[in-house]
Amino acid sequence: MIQNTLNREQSRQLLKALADPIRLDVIHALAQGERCVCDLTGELNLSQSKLSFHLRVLREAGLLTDRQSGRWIYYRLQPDALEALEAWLADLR
Amino acid sequence: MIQNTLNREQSRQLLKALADPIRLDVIHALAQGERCVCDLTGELNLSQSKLSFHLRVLREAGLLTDRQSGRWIYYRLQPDALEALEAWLADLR
DNA sequence: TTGATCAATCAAATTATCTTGATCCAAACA
DNA sequence: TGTTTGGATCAAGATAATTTGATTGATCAA
Repeated sequence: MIQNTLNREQSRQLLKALADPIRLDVIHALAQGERCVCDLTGELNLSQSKLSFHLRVLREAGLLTDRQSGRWIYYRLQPDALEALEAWLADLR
Repeated sequence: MIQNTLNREQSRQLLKALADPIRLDVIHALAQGERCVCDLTGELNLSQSKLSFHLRVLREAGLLTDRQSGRWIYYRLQPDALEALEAWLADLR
């Protein structure tokens, strides 16, 4: 994620990524801290491939980052992205 | 639009409404002040029914209000909505 | 090695959203 | 009145996003 100035397309991606109930669940879960995919499937009761799809959307929008450790992949929130979107909204009005 | 506390569904509607290029064009146009539908079709080069569709999405999300004057209908921004969304985002992180 | 587990990806099916053109309704004006 | 204009709405078709189940690749343990 870039710093404070999102272009139209970046902000649109962020908004679209957030505008989904499952993805909001993921965001809320990760707001409490890093989680591996296997924990999230259990916590949110989602199939593996479904979760993977939504994680990708969030990651590509810049809202999440991931790291691998052994055979697990841990996802975490990228608070910069939310902050940048907030700034973009403030600009709008 | 309520004031500062959006529920999950309201924020999702706002996010979804904003996550579209045409609707962002509308928002930007109205950021400069009230416009009637007939002006917007010209300004944004949109067909009447297409614009009407997007105006409805924005209105139902709470981002716009409208008023009738003679045979024209004027739309304006509802800055509260953007503010509330901003607060909701701030909460998230 | 072999087998098991974690997670990404793909193709197909499903569902949601957008666009188009037609129709309808209300306000204004002749 | 009858006609025109501004806009909403509807049904059908087009496009985009999501879900599902299967396959694949990597890591680790036996």
